[in-house]
Amino acid sequence: MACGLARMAEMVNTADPMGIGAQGREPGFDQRVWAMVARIPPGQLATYGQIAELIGAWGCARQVGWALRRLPLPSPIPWHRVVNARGCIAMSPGREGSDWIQADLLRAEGIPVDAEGRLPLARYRWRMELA
DNA sequence: GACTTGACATGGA
DNA sequence: CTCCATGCCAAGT
Repeated sequence: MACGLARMAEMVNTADPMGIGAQGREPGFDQRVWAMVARIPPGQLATYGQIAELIGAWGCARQVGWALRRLPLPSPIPWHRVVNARGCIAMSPGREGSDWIQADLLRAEGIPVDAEGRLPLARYRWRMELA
């Protein structure tokens, strides 16, 4: 479902041609997360909270994490460009090695990742207003 | 139904 | 900088 204040914004906004938000369970949440993630330019990064905010789910960073967890791999969605606000790669439960895959993909795009999985988020952070 | 856990965020110690 | 507490919501037990 929509999250907190985002629920209000969603009801007012009503930008759901498919009637997605009209459902009690909001089945299109994952789709919206993936669509937004897909908009992240190569070589740039976004945080879970940032994605949540962009899709109108303010404060629902965790749900973004769940949406990406449900993402079937391999996938065309650049999920590797999403990191936490601390500027490091988050590990995925049940998916051993997904962390190094993510690090590798990011390095391939020119973003340095150290052994700790940390990266210069401030430098590569995606700013939609510049897009 | 509650209780716990989690790919998070934020602010204070 | 790191660690801890709090808020958040969904899924699992």
